[in-house]
Amino acid sequence: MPRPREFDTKEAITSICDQFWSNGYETTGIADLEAVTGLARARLYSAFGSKQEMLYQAIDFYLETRIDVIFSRVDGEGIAGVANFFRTFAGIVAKQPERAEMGCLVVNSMIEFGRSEPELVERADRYRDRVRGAFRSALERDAAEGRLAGDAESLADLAYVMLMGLYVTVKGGAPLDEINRLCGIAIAVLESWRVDPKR
Amino acid sequence: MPRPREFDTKEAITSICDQFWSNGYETTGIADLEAVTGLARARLYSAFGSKQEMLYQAIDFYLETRIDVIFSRVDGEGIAGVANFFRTFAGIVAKQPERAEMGCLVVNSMIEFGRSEPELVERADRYRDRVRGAFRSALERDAAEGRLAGDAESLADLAYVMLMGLYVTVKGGAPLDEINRLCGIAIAVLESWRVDPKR
DNA sequence: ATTATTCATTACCGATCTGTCAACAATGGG
DNA sequence: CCCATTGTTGACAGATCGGTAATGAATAAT
Repeated sequence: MPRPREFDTKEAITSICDQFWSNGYETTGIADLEAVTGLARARLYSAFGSKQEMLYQAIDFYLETRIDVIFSRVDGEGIAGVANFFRTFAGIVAKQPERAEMGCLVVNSMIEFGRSEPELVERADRYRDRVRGAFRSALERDAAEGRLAGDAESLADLAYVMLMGLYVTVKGGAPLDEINRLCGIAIAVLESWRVDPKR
Repeated sequence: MPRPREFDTKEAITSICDQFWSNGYETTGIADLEAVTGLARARLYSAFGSKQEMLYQAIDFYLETRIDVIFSRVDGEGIAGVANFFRTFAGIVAKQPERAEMGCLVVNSMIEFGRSEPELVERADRYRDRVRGAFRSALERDAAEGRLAGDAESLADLAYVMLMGLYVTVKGGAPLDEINRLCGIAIAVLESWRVDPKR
């Protein structure tokens, strides 16, 4: 067996992910990736092949370690779980503004590339399914108990659209109180669909 | 008086606007702008100064000729006006997919630059104010007549967030029927706030 | 120890990027 | 007609872009 690699690929992808996440794809040069990973460009290329491939793997990493983790805490948790998600969102905007301004890597990439790259459209689809799926599974619990006015899928879709809108608004530099109000409205809409179970 | 300019600046900005709108800022080179305007680079630079300035003027043009025109048809038109806006949105996605995939120039720029450039944040603020203002003025008409369950401002904010979410979703390449369902939900939410006036 | 294989490093490639400069053309006032 | 001023043109500059080739080092099996 030949010489082993001296760096951790996952660790590199973590840094690369953060870089793309906060600075976008086109704006980051290979030099930036060298800086955040501490690896010379030829090492990056031998490990990942191309800048595009680095983005794909960064998004995969993001989906696994960010999206999945966050939304697994929403699955099956009812309206309260979804509402809580939005409350957490507002909390991050308030307490970690720099993080909040990064927005969502997938949303950012969707806007930056549109549907020009199938590799990204497919990942955007997976992202949408995961987010909407988590919201829907949360709301279906309430629906099964007759505590939801309307169907879970529609409300899940609504929650998804509102979340996307919030990402855009935060990225656009809207003031904190405006974000807070928007989150409050989202939560109020969700709560307004709660009904007492028929007995 | 010296030699007069041989081209129309507004005409050039129109083409530049379309280019940035459909292809983004970073991805378009000066060569692209030369192509769509038919003007040599030195002419563009003598007229606009820099690529950034071209974007600023493109956005200003976009706000004046697109946003203002579209949303002036929503001002004061009640829930029906807002609902109709979302119906039109769905119609464009169905009938002019290429146009729809361009999304919104301001949203795209917000994501691409974040709050890194004050010149853009300021324009993003104006954009938000215009959109929310149109929705609010529309809903306030109904509210004044006691035909709105809740306050106009909150529902306007909700409509704004939903619209932003739709832009992201369309850009992300979501299938047509999904967009249609999301628009339908947005409209249903709006309609659900309509009440008969007290008499 | 030799060797085959992979990794690491440096220097470099051609292409493309935004932006500019110098020469020439056209205009209207004197 | 001449001149000051501005527009137009094409070539070009300097930097940066993503990506690679060549060389030397490290490993484990032989």
